[in-house]
Amino acid sequence: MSFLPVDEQLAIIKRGTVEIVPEEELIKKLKKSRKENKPLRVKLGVDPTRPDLHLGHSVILRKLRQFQDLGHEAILIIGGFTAMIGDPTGQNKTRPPLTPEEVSENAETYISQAKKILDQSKTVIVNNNDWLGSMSFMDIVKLSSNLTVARMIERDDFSKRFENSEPISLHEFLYPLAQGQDSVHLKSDIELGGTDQKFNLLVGRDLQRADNQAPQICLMMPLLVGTDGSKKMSKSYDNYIGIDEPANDIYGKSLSIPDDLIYSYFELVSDVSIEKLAELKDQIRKDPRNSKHELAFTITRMYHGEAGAKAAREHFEQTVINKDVPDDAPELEYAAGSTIRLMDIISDAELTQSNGETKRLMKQGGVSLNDEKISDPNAEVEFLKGSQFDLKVGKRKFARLIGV
RNA sequence: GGGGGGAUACCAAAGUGGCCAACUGGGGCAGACUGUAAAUCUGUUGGCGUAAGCCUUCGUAGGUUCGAAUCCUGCUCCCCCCA
Repeated sequence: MSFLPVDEQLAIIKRGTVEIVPEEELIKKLKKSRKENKPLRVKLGVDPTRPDLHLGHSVILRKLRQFQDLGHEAILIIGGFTAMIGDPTGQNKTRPPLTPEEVSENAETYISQAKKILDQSKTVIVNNNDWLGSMSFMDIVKLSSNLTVARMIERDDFSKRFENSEPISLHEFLYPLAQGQDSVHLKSDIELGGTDQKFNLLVGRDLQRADNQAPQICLMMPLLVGTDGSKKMSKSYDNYIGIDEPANDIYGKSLSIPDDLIYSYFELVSDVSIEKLAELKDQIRKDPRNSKHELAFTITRMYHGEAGAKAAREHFEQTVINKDVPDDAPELEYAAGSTIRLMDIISDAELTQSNGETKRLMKQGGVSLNDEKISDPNAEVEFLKGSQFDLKVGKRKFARLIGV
């Protein structure tokens, strides 16, 4: 395996990057690696707290993938031990620690989803419980002596909590140490993280130095803004696009991002080439509509393939733009000659959660049968042999009723 | 160790004996509009019922009362101040 020239590697590495600390050292490491034909060890630690991955997670995983494609060694650390501490980063309160069972369960789903992005054959997956779990109290005391309290409470999240007289548990101070110890143990050359991870990543450098290792390079990626256009993408804000979601949802949700986010999505979560990226700036400004459709298509294709993306695009055009019932709507059969209340049909098909909700929707004009709004909760449907009704409930729920 | 405050629907937060299924904001959902599942405007937001109405819900278990989210008692949890 031969490595690309350093400047070409650097261009790929720097795509979307917020900060590389320090960049000159990275260049040196890349040069050395190329000269000696020895891959760099690139580390990414993940907390298996929330196992469902979304595009926000994909930003950093994709960066790791890029390192893999450049021929470097990707090490994915499952924070089995650290998850039991709980990362205090950005938290305004102590996180509830997970049990070992929850951790291993989450880790499994995490890995299976992460493999959609990473090169499976080349990814080294380790669990930091394997080395952190066996450290002695004395080991931890020694490790702790590398950092001062002053340094810890410089951190924004801690100082805020401290000023507001909110509790900071002592064990939370140990989190960055644990993460840094991972770097020492793995002798990592580079560690990836979000901008909010800067402190934790820098501690890795300190600990490596204390262990007489060459300190790692810290590479920070931005936090992806969610579909609401303001907060970072997160499950708890419900502004996320899950990589495991159905193609139709990925496509539709991608289209719902504000226009000024289109570029950064292309840059951070899509696989378009760097050359294409340069053209896109102009294209987005001139034609945001089609650019966003292209974005939605690209993202959907990455997780559902070309055919899946095409189907999702058609589905979107049919249901949202033309407001038609899609071809793949579930079909419900009713005996010819029977007359059934529409509300019961909707409830039985579980298109709503309660009769109250159905009634509400009907009154608000959210229910239509063959393009005709039905607002009477007592409306009935009469089935004859071969009769067919296209039922639309709200914006996104459909069914085809057929008399047999 | 001492003193004080609190727990209300998805979240935040009013309500302090009947007019409370519970103000208001956020979120969600729907309609209009739109290139869009964005923005904006409007409506809506416990369950059953065509409806009248009934049932369940205000940390938890009891009690007072014709009647309680509101008063009393025990319990659980959270927070603040002082030491």
